[in-house]
Parts: sequence; C-alpha cells; structure tokens
Amino acid sequence: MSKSSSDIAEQAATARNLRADAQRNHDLLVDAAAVVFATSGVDAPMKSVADQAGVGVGTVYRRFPRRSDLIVAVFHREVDACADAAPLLAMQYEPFEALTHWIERLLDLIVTKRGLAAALHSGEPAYTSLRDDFEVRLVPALQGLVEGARTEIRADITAAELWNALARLCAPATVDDFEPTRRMVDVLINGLRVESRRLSDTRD
Amino acid sequence: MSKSSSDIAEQAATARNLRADAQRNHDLLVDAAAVVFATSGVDAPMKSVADQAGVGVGTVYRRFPRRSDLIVAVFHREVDACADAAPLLAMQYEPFEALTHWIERLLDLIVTKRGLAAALHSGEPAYTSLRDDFEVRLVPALQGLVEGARTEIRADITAAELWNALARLCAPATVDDFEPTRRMVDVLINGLRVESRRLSDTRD
DNA sequence: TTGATAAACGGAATTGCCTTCCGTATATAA
DNA sequence: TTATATACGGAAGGCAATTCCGTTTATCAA
Repeated sequence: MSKSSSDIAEQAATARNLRADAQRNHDLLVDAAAVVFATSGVDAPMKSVADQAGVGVGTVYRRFPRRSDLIVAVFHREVDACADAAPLLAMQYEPFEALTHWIERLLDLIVTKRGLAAALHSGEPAYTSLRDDFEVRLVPALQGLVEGARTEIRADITAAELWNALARLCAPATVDDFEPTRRMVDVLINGLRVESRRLSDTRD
Repeated sequence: MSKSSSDIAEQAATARNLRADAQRNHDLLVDAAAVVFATSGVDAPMKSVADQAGVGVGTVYRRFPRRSDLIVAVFHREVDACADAAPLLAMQYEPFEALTHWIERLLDLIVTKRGLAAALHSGEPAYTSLRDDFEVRLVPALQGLVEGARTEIRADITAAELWNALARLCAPATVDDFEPTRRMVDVLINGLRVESRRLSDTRD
C-alpha cells in the first residue's frame, strides 16, 4: 500500500486550504467508509462510518454533505488503485497474463464492493463523476495492457470496446450472485486470443 | 380504461381468500401508489400512499410488507396494460405504424415512471419477478407486432432481439434526461425498415 | 335476522437514521 | 504567545419505517 501517482493528485485536490486535522480526518473517513461500505454496503448508517473513523457525525457531514460524496471519494480511490496496478502487472507478468490478472482485479473492484455496480448504473446525477472516473482512468490503463498483448489478441478489438463490453457485462443481474458475470467475463477473455475460434469455425 | 383480460388474472391471483374490504383496499392501494409513484418517485413515504388511498399505514404494511411488493404490484399492472395495448394498436394502425406506436408507449412506460428503469436494472432480487413480467408479457406482445409488419422490416430481427436492444437502450443514463434514449430508440426504429441502408452501403 | 368469530382496520407508539446546530477545542500565523 | 479562523463532537430535532393492539367489520351459521 505505498504512495502512487494518484495520491499526489488527491493531495492537490483536497489538501488545498484544509487545516492539517481536517485533512487527516478526511483521509480517516475515506478509509473508514471503505471498510464500512465493504461490510455493510453503501447504505450503511453514517454513524457507523463516523465510529469506524473515530470522529463525530458532524465531521462526516462537514466533509461529505451528501452520502454520494463519500461513496464517490471511496471508489475514486479504488479506481485509482486499480488503474495504477496496470503498469505494475505489465512488468510482473507476460502480456496476456497481465491483461487477465488486471481484468480479474477490475472484476473484484466492481463485484466485491456492494452497491458499486448499482451506483454506476443507477443513473443518479450524483454518480456521473464516478462513471467518468472509470472511463478516464481505466480505459487508458486497459489500453496499455491491450497494446502490450497486441500480438496475442484479436486485432479488431480496441481497449474502449473491451471496456464497454466489460461494463455492460457487469451491469448487475442479481446482487448476490455474480458467478454468471464472472463466467461471461472469462468467456470474453478467452475469446480475445488471436488463435481463438471465430463464429465461422466449427462448433464445439 | 375498460377491463381487459389481465384484470381477470389479477382477480384470480389476489381475490382468493381475501375479505371483500381487504380486496377493495388492495386495489385502492395499487391505484394510490401508481399516482404517488408517478408524482414523487418510488421512494415516496408510505404514509403518502396510505393517505392517497384513504387508509391507515397499517393497512399498507399488512398488504405490502415490503416497499418492493407495492412497486411490483403497480408496474405489473402497467406492464399488463402495455401488453394488452399491442393487439389494439395492431387493429387500429398499419402494421409498421402500430409497431412504432407501441414502442413509443413502451418508452413512456419505462421512461415516465420515475424509478422503474432503476428498479429494473438494480439487480435487487426483489425485482426479478418484475423483470420476468416484462419478458413474459412484452416479448409476445412485441412478437405479434413484428410478425404483422414482417414484410416491412428486416428479416434478420427477432422480437426477442428487439426487446433486448430496447431494454439495454433504456438502461438509465441520467435520471432526468431521457432525450438521448428517445433519440436512440428512434434511430433503432428507423433502422428496422427493410429499405434502410445497411452498414455496407455508402455513407451519408 | 342475528350473533359469534375471524379478519382487517387505523393510527399511536417505537425505533432508527439523517441532518443541523452550537459550544468547545485546536491549528495556524502574526 | 495570543488572536482568530477553522474544525470538532455529539446532543437535539425531525422524518419516515415498522410494529402493535384496541376497535371495527365482513362473513357465515343458526
């Protein structure tokens, strides 16, 4: 859990004009909210977030007037972490394997966090910035991996298309059963390989 | 707003073992909820539904223990009405026009009712029965219209596919701005015609 | 028609969460 | 070190969800 480029941006965005203790509590709250949201979902009482962070509820509301502000803050950070993981995986693994690992990580991000998928697809204006986060940060990250594995995957697939397909596949079908989603994503990954059978090939 | 075949089914499903006043209140509540949901969205206070129906809150909870029960009841009825409209439109208009009108009506159903689209795509188990309603009742209705206009629309399009495309297009992008959705559906309808240009044709 | 009984009703009461507000505490800079 | 702006905590007020129970009413058998 070391600092990454995104933390710098975060600092710049939030530290501005913030007293030291306020900044500290801001970070504590995002940490706390990440824990609470993962445990109890994004509808958990604000009080529980405050308790987890060891601050009063007033502090939560001063920093994050609307619940969606806190949700966005939490997932913004997770999106950053996911995007940052791409180049690391690219160094660590063979190109296609790196891509596979990253998509798995992306799935964990969307699927593990209860309520993230629903928030993404809710249509609420409060979450459009979150959707933008996903596009802006994750598509380039995916693009790097796709280019790295260019010779191994179908030439007619772009990162943007792949992202789009993943996003649609992850539209929530059922809240508690994500296995079908995982399977379909697995199918999709397998289908990416250049040597994979096309529709015109023989079946089975 | 006359009785239709679906009302009979509804009677059979709900009147069983219900005292007359209970049945009456059940109907009053669904009527009331339809009004309230249309006005204030599906998160409106239960009290307001009770008031609109002229009953106590206790009655609401006895008949519809969970909010989703009430939501499902309301939209189930609207789905029925929409499905029932298909054959009527088929008699009233030329085949393709009937199809167009019906899709417009479907759009109104999904788009007008605040929260319907979100509920449909929420992934909440409570709403799977509602999704099933849509499939089971609307796909056959659509099928009838598609078959009626068979000679006028592309041969490679099935009712199920068209339904699927419509459902995905109506996944909520923004809660308050459905214009893009309407436009895309309009494009889709135009693209259905046999004489429409294919991708392989010259560009504009 | 009448009376017994099960079913349903209404709304007060309870509970829990959201949100605001303000007296107190503290970081910061002169 | 002191003044001041900033932030803090948590009590208080309000709203909606949900339960509970005394009262009312539909139903049916006599």
